[in-house]
Amino acid sequence: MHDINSDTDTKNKIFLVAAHLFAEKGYNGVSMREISEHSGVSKPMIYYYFENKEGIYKQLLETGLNHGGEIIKQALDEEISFREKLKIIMQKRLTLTQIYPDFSRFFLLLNTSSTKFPVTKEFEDKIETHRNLFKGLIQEGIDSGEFGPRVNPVLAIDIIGAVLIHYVRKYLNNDDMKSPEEISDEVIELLFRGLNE
Amino acid sequence: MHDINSDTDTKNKIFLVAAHLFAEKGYNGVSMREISEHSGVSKPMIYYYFENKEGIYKQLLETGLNHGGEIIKQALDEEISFREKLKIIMQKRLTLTQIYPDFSRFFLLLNTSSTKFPVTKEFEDKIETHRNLFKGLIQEGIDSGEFGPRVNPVLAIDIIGAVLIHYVRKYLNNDDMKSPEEISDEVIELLFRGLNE
DNA sequence: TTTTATTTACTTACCGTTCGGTAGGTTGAC
DNA sequence: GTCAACCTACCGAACGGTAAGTAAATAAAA
Repeated sequence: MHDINSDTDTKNKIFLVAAHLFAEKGYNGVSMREISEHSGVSKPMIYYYFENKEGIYKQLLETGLNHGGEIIKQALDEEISFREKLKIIMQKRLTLTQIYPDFSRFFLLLNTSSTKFPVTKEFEDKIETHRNLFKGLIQEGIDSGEFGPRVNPVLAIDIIGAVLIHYVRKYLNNDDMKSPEEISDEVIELLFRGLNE
Repeated sequence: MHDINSDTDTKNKIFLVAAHLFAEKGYNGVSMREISEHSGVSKPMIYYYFENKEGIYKQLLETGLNHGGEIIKQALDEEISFREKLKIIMQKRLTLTQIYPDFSRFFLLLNTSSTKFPVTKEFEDKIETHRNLFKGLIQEGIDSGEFGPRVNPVLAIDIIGAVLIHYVRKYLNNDDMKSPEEISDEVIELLFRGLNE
């Protein structure tokens, strides 16, 4: 519902500061006072623009999920090989990580922790939709014959997903990284070629 | 410092409950009252056995790191091929995940979040030592020629590490998983063979 | 061997601080 | 005169942590 570039300045300030703090310290590590002080917005004003603490968290989730889904959809529509699509998705995801590190870290925390939080049913569904988009992509690789005949597609999904997330994390923690294009190219090629070649 | 099977019953109860709760909700999501109530130990008794909340967290860290280091060291000492060593490490790590899911989840949270916590200098060093053990292992793969000549060893470390952690997480969240032996074998073979074969 | 002192494992009841959240008023633009 | 956008000041509950005492086991002294 929330667009990073719309609404009032005040709401946006809150939104960005909250993303940063949640990303850094997790949901329970952040207080409303902190958000208030770091954004220069008084505490009651936060409750004026957002329902409550969970409400901010949910809007962050929604915004990020919408963004992320777009990336995969766009890549699926392009008329290039499966391998190139994987590269583009990885590259776009890493680029997004550079541009919006706070949002990216926020989502890393999510994917990762088993924390019982404001991740309600509606979001489970949305996340499931994402996963299915990704599965559909892998199916393309199988159908097109770009996967070798001995490749277990379930394992392939795991491995590609794991590597992608790993590099997102690495991008967030190191600043002396190669460009998203280079990394994506090297990694995907290595995965297809195998470690023994 | 703390051995899971020693010390008093009371201290151990606290220890195990804390591991479970920290694993589930993160450091800031857990209160001393919760630990007290879930373990059936009064709050002041927790402060009797541990310095404070951070103290419990640190002892959990130390215990887990010591355990984890042993696995890699043992594998390094065996006289088998590099590829087999990788399989054994992965398999042992997954088995450990099955036996101590709480500890495993606890460490997943650690590796994963960028949370600014009681991860003091001493632990940074210990974690660095771990990383170096792992790097030494990869170097074996390069020296023995088991890695192909076109493989960038830095990428190889990333990919193997990422896949390992991914499967630990998967083991924690699903209960209909193949055995650690099967998974490790399939995954390592696929990584060496590559996706296109 | 009995008595006394000390230590260990535990209790109840409380401390000041911070938490998420709100009541109720103010201000300026339309 | 209304309403959106803001404020100060406060609420009860939960937080991490502790003071002060007790009951039982253990060690030292008689």
